[in-house]
Amino acid sequence: MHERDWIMEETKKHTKRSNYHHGDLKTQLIEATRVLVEQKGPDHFSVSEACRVAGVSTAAPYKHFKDKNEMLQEVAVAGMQRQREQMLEEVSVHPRGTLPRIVALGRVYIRFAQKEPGVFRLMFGLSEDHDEHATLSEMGEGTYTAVQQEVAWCRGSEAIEEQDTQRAFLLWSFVHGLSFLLIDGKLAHMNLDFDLEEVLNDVAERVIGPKA
Amino acid sequence: MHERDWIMEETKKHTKRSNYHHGDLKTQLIEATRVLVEQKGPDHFSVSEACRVAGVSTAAPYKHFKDKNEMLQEVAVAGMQRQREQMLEEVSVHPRGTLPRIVALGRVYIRFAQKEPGVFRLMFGLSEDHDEHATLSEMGEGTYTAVQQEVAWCRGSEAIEEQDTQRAFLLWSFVHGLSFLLIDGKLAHMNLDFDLEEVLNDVAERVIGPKA
DNA sequence: TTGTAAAGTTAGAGACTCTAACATATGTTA
DNA sequence: TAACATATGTTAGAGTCTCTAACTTTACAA
Repeated sequence: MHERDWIMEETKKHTKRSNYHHGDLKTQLIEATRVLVEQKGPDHFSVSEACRVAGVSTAAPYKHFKDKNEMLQEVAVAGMQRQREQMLEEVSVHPRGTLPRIVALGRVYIRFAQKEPGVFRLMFGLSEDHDEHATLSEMGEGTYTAVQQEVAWCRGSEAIEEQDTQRAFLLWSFVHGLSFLLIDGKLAHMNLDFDLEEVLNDVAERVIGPKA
Repeated sequence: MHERDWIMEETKKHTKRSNYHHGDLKTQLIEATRVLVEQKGPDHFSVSEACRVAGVSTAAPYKHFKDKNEMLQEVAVAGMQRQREQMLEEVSVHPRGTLPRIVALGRVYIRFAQKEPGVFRLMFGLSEDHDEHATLSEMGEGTYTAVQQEVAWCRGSEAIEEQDTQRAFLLWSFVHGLSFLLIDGKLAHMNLDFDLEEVLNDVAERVIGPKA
């Protein structure tokens, strides 16, 4: 609510536009979309509301985006980039080939889900479109490759082997599942209170450990 | 498509109704909802279309359901029951306290997701409503308790302890994540081809094994 | 037999996505 | 510098959807 008001304010600045042309509409629509997706969730996001926030008519977005879905995709892609940057940053403080790096990857994944559940759903939920979807997949694959590399390093190997792929896959499934369980509130009523850091360490040890 | 035609046929039987009253509408609407949710996905399910399938006016469902969401909830609850039954069945062929039982639980979870992704999303996705949502949560908690019990038995204990809860939680996160990665097509373009049974065994050993 | 409640129907309000046709600014080119 | 082309707005409206109100038909009980 506050954030929306803020958006409205920011918009007003440009809205004094006797301009007719907005000047910066595409950017502002993407930002409004991001905010609304967080506020209402991807399912209840409406283009109309984004227009209201940005102070333009409901037809305006279609000069910049093919359809609603394309607006959401842009937000998703931006989210992927943010998440990736956070991973690189958080991983970099630990030496290569150590568990803390693996743990850091998982922590960022889950933290992102909790901080921006709406965008996270956009990034990792079912994607309608198979067009822009390509970009998203590629970014995902990039991240996945990075995880595999980390796992290989933990083995003391530079090259990624089958077992690394397998283990990275286990790790991914786990943090992915945990993220959704958390943001979908499936753990809310369980008396499960756990320390995320502990769990991540536990999982990393179990998965990276022997027995492949 | 075929299934829809089938529904239409079935409906016709009752539709010769010079009855005015349908006789069996609620049941048929739920079934139509289930089928459509599978066909189009929960997001693209529309009450209107269910009405077309059932051969009634678009206002008819509101005599039986509070709103669209309630229709979906009923399908979700029925899904939970089916999944639970399958678990009980598949687990029962193995002796208590053995890994194959754990594996069976995971297998059913994932198989259900793959066979009925639409209903699965309804069951385990974000639920809007906090009313009927109660039933769904309770059923979920019931299943989770069952998993904890299985884990405890693997330790040779009847009573569920903290470590069992923790391990069950790891198992759940994993199969949950894997299910969504699969049905959301996130693994499609990876050259990851894995044997599910193998992976489940691997995970079960790693999680049930020592180091807690 | 008759009255009431359950379960249909039609009509329509209000919201949404997206398109078509039109309007206005911007900026390039003769 | 005029004028055209293009980009980016607007208004209007078609077609879809959810859900409600008011009416109708049927079933069942008194």
